[in-house]
Amino acid sequence: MPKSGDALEKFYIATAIPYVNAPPHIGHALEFVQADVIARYRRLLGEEVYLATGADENSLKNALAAEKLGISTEELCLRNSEAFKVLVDSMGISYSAFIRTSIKGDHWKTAQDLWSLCNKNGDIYKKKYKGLYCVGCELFYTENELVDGLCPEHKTKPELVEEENYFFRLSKYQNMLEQLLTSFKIKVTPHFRGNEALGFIKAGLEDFSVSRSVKRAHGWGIPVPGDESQIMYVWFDALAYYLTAAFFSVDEKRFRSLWPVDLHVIGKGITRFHALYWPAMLLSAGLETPKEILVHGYITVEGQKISKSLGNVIDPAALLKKYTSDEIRYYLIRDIPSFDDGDFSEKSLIDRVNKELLGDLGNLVNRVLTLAEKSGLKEFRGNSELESGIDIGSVQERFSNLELHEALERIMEFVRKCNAYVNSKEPWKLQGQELESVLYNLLESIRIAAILLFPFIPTTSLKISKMLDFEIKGISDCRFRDSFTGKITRQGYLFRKIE
RNA sequence: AGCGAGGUAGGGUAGCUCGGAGUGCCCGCCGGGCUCAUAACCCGGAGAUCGGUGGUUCAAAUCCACCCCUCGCUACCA
Repeated sequence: MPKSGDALEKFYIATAIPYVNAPPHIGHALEFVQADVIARYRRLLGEEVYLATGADENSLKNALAAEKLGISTEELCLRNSEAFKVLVDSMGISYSAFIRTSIKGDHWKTAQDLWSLCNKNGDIYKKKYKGLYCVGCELFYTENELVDGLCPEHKTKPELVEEENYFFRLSKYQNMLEQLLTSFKIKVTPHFRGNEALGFIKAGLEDFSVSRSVKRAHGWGIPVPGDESQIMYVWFDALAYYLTAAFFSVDEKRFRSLWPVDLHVIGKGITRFHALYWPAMLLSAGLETPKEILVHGYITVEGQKISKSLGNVIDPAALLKKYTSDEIRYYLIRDIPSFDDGDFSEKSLIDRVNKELLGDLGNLVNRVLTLAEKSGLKEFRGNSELESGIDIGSVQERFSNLELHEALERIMEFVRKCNAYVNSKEPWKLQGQELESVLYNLLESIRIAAILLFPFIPTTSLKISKMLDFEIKGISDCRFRDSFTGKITRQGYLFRKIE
């Protein structure tokens, strides 16, 4: 809730950073959009929002892929990360920082500083690690990952390999983590994801490996401070990115103004890392734990899981050639539940755009503009009978519960009510004060709808604000003013019908 | 197997905490209306044994018990 008068409240929100060994797919776009919608909403509340994202590049897979292609790993990462950066930019994501973890500099120093803090606290120690290692994958497998005792990729028998690595004392934080989660000091949304994490804790936490040999890592990754023979485990360094983006090692004052993370936006596959490993690492380093973690589901395509072998990977870059970023943003939030898996289909994307963006919103704006222009009026006053058509409090509640699809649904319900209002009032038959009052209601309603829709479809909202000559500043403007006086200028259609 | 979530019209959902006529929303389907609007918009209708069985109750989608089905999580996977 906005607190007028007080200093600006900060809101630090961050997406997970995607592995860049594959190009972006629609699931990445979903996460970016969700984070951006929340970020833009918090700005409307008057908060100082900091949105971090980036690319996770220190994976062994990158080193292996680069070797295959005969290029340097740096070159490969640059190339692949660029695709993510382009996606983030073209989806209109209002990020404050884009961190690439393979770039030697702030991030390396931050990851190493975090390591040193944990180490100083006695939570990092050396241990012999024995595991089933597949030479082909260059990965350790657990018993139950194997298929008939063989590597699922190569169908070969993995070797029993022993290696000395550093371990993080996760077990030490078992009780503290349980306490943080049950007391909602770390709130996991939706709730059942938090229960999963708690269930995991109850089964007993074991320390986890946080390094591997330079050889096994192919020399790729961030060196362990004080031990040149070891490279940090990718997760340790990837999680440290949240500190890097907040200037942890370079600007203490700024860091203190940003920390802790108010909201992590992540996929369901990495809940454990964010709800358990990461808070434990922060506790060890003496840093504040995140306040909330939003866990979204995965996107299926025509009911099928996304996978390369099925060839059903949806390339958001290709979508962006056919549809505007607002159209894709709208579809992703509208059709994919915030907390669960959702199905992608281009047909329903087209349906949503044609039916709702064009048919409901675009049509409303267009018909009201025409009526307002024809009226010749410059100022509009009247009763405020349409104002009750939307319950701002209810929309805000949905936002703060992170039920983005529900928030959007409420707003679009209002848009439909406005269309019904036009039909029932038949303003084309009215004149004088009656006509003015109807137009006043519609213009004010469109203005409010545009503000509320701004987090979802910012480009469209800005277009509307230009046509009706108002500014999008904050949620507090979402109530009827005494009169509507904006200069109305038509600037074409908001949406084109997709055939 | 253990823990968790869920099964509501052809599809997708809300309602369930704190029982009160199967109530709501979106898509699809059928019929009508309007002409301000991008064949857009509005209204009405058909369509559900609210997973099953049993129980509590004057009354159950909602509470209790049992069963069936689906899906997540269970150590390094957006």
